[in-house]
Amino acid sequence: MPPSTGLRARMRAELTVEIKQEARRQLAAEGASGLSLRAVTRSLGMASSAIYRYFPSRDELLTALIVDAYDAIGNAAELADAGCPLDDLGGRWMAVGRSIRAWSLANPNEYALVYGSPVPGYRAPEATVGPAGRVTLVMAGIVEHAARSGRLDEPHWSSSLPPLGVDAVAAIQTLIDLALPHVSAQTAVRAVAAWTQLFGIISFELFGHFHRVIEQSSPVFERALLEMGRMVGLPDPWSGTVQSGAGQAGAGQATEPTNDDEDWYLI
Amino acid sequence: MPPSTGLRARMRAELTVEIKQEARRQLAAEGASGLSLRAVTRSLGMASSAIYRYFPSRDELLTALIVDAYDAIGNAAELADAGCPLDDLGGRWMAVGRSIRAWSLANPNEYALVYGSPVPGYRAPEATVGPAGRVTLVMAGIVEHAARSGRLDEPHWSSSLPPLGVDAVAAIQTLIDLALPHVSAQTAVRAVAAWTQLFGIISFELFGHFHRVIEQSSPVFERALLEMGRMVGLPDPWSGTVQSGAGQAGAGQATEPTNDDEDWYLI
DNA sequence: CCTTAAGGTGATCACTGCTCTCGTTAATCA
DNA sequence: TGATTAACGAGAGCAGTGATCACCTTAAGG
Repeated sequence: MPPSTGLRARMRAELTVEIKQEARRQLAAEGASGLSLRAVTRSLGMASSAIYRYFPSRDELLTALIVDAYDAIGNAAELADAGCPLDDLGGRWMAVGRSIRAWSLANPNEYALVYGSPVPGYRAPEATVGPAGRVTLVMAGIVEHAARSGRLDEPHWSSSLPPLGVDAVAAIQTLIDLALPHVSAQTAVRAVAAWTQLFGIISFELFGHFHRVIEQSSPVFERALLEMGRMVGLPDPWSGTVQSGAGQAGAGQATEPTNDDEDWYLI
Repeated sequence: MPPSTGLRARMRAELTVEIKQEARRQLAAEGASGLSLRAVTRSLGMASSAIYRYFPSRDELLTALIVDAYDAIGNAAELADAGCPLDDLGGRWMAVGRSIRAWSLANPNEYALVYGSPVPGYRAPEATVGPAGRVTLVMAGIVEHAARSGRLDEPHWSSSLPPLGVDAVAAIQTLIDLALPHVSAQTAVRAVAAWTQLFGIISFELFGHFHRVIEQSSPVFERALLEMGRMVGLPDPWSGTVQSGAGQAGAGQATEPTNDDEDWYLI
């Protein structure tokens, strides 16, 4: 009896995987602009025109790689989060931040593909928006969990900071509805600040903007991540549950962390 | 009498400018990867090979554009800073941050060229490090000036945050020596955090990562910028000197700010 | 069994960055 | 002034690219 999926379908699925694998290899080796469809087909021993049976254009292949990269980084973050006690809010925050940085350092070209400049006229197709949200949801989930359990340190009114303007509240409302329903608008803005800062510092490190400014970025990242957590109102990582895993806050090295799933990928 | 610079040298300088102008036009229209040397020469009515008399390779042309972009954004920041009273520390911080964002929104492709993913094997030549530092120096200058004049709110020891580890202090020392000699290591790290967050939020906005999360980013940016200033210990913009310029903190719109030098460029 | 459509192939097109040779011409020196 | 040199522009050409096309083969399914 033929298998549930016909021979042809299975071959197609396998070849699709192989194409993506080879493309990812080239991406890692030469960067996004160095990805050549012809080189991929050459490595796979097929005619240059055959690849168009599987990906209608170079951009479509890139989109597939982007989705995979989003999923990989989202998976890394989810894994790190799941490896912590649910109530160790500070520890989860640190673990997730470290895992994102670790993945980015291990896969710089894929990081650049998704968090660097978008390709020329490239409009991110809707297929990427779901996987792209996974990392965001992990981070937001920690803050939301803190708020739900009453352990989120919301900024006091006594603070001299003026309350948010109506336009700012309106602008942040989508995010609140989506992922932070129990969090104040002020803290939601701070969560956005922490979110963008996390990727800002990783991008600067990866793209060379620390050149001649910061040579050893791990301890700076560690400290910044710690203060990010405080900024959004999370309890300090050492204050909650007993520390989990191997990461002390001090000379913590983020190199080679728990998740070295270098070759973990979807499909 | 012939001019101090010979005819040939003048022609060369002019053509160099024209090439860069046309290249920048294509860059703005199609992005970095859409920049074609042949298209540039076509627009200039010259042979495709002639451009190599002026720029030895495509990367060299891109480098020239990168340097120009760094200088343009540095110039925008310096102009915004100089437009504020020297002692209005919070106001200067806001003005500089707004000007950087405004320039970035007005020149997205050039922003992506310098703050997006570096091109494949591209190693930033040393010629870019100077211009690249101008923005950084403007921001650091505000913090340093605040420290010198005793108006920088350094984090208290009583804060439950542990002191910086020795490795973190060592990592940040270069920056302190370079631009923040009167600032504590803790605050220097926070300055790095603010620095990376500023470009992180701009990059996210420009590269579409706020899609379906934040639709109107101006007020969020405004608030985040304000809190960044507080984080590094600057006085609030409304607390110091009388407000300068036209920017209230509330519904401040950063569109079309003072510096609309869209076509200001070096050489 | 036989039609249909998916899959693989090689040729081809327009385009790219870049190199080379070959005239031309401005700058420079005797 | 006259000869030399080096900068410059033009054009052909090379190797490579993404993409399309007309073919042929072959698995799938009525």
